[in-house]
Amino acid sequence: MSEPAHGNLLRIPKATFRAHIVDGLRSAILKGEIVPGAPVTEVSLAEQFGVSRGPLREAMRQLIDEGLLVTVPYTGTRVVELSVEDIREIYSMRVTLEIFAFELVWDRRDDDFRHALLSRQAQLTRCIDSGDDIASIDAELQLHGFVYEASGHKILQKMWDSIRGRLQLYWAAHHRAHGIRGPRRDGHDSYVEAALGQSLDVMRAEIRAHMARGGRQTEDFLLSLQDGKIEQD
Amino acid sequence: MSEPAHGNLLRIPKATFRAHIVDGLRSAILKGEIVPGAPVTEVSLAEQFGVSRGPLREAMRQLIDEGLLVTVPYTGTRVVELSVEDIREIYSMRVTLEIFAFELVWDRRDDDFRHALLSRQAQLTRCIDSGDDIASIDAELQLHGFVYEASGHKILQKMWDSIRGRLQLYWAAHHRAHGIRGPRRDGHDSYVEAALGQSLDVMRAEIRAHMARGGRQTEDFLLSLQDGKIEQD
DNA sequence: TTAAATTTGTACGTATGTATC
DNA sequence: CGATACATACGTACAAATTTA
Repeated sequence: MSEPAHGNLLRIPKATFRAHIVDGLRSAILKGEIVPGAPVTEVSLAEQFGVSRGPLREAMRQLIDEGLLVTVPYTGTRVVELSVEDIREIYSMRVTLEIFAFELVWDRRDDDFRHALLSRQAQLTRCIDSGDDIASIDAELQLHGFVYEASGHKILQKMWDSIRGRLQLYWAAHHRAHGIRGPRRDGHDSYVEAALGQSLDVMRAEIRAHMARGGRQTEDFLLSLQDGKIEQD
Repeated sequence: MSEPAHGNLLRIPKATFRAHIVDGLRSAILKGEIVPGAPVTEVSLAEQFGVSRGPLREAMRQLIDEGLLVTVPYTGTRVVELSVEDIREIYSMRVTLEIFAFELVWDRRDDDFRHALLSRQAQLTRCIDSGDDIASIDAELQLHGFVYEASGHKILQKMWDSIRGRLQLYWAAHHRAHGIRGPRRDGHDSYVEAALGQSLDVMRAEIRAHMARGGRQTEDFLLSLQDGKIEQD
């Protein structure tokens, strides 16, 4: 009777159920198990996750805040649609935030910093070489995310967190559509080289170039998606 | 007893209860009716607002996300404490965000933009001259917030929203402690003048100077606050 | 206008983690 | 170390409000 959940999450409610649901739901969206634009209702999700509506609603609120879900009061909630406008905002925002992060960290770069950055670069290279695109996406987010951690600026870090999910959504969708997504090795080699170099201005230019390339790449994917979607549900 | 809401919020079921609670609770915090560091419990707030715990929990989540409340799982929730570290982060973040906003808007400044900016400056001046400090704070937030609106950058605007609440909290606390808080007229005159001027570099410098002054002022207030509280936990 | 689908809100109970005595 | 108090966290059932067809 007090067996509410029909146990598809057998193991370990991590800290709270809500946190667990947030991770699971976000993962489902990023994996494309729930496609962009698809409606998600409270009750169906509740029984799917085997939890009651209370914590589920709070989890949905968090994903709405992250921009992965969009909701209209009293009507319904859907997975966010992909849009070029959104991706342009994300990449332009990344330029601003990441330059600021490097400005904060620039004079405090020590051996730990260098080691951590190189370690993440190596991890990214490994993933790319092994052809694991999903892992490559995660490794790339780890690499770029590290600067925000290193900055020690909590608000800045939170802002990175707030766009990270959607960025991952676009990359994952790109990967599913065109197979190889391809964060190229050389692109990140020059990025890390500049990050460990002597000139902050060079790093600023590198970030702008890096983002311009990535943004264009993602935009082209979106446009190709709209073209090829003549007959699509 | 089965009277669900005992009607102390007779009017205005605005959109949802949650939105209403968020506004009311945030207002109570900003007004100092609940002082920084004070514990807030779900049940007390629920009966205080005349709502059940469901929507109240969701409202609290939002304020936690805005940084006005801090919570520890299973133990409790409190109004956020004021800290110099936090105010430094807020002001350094404002420099970055507001410069970015002006870069976006710079070449699109038209008569509407100029008029709107001057209108908000006039409103701020009126509030300062009339000695209404609360209204002055709001007017100053309106003035600075306009650039974010004008930028049309939804993510940027959301980031401004995410720090706006705490900024208001510090200003409101400053005002309550020292009476006059004083956004000075001339400070904003030079700000608006640069914003309507021809040089983006001048505007960047103006923003940095403006924020340095405001940040120092707020920091000093916090330090004076800690001095006066020698024996405290 | 009605009806259906969905969210939104209420009420009360139980479970769980944390802190304190 | 154990017991207890407290607040959050979660479950369940039912009622109300809103939008859309």
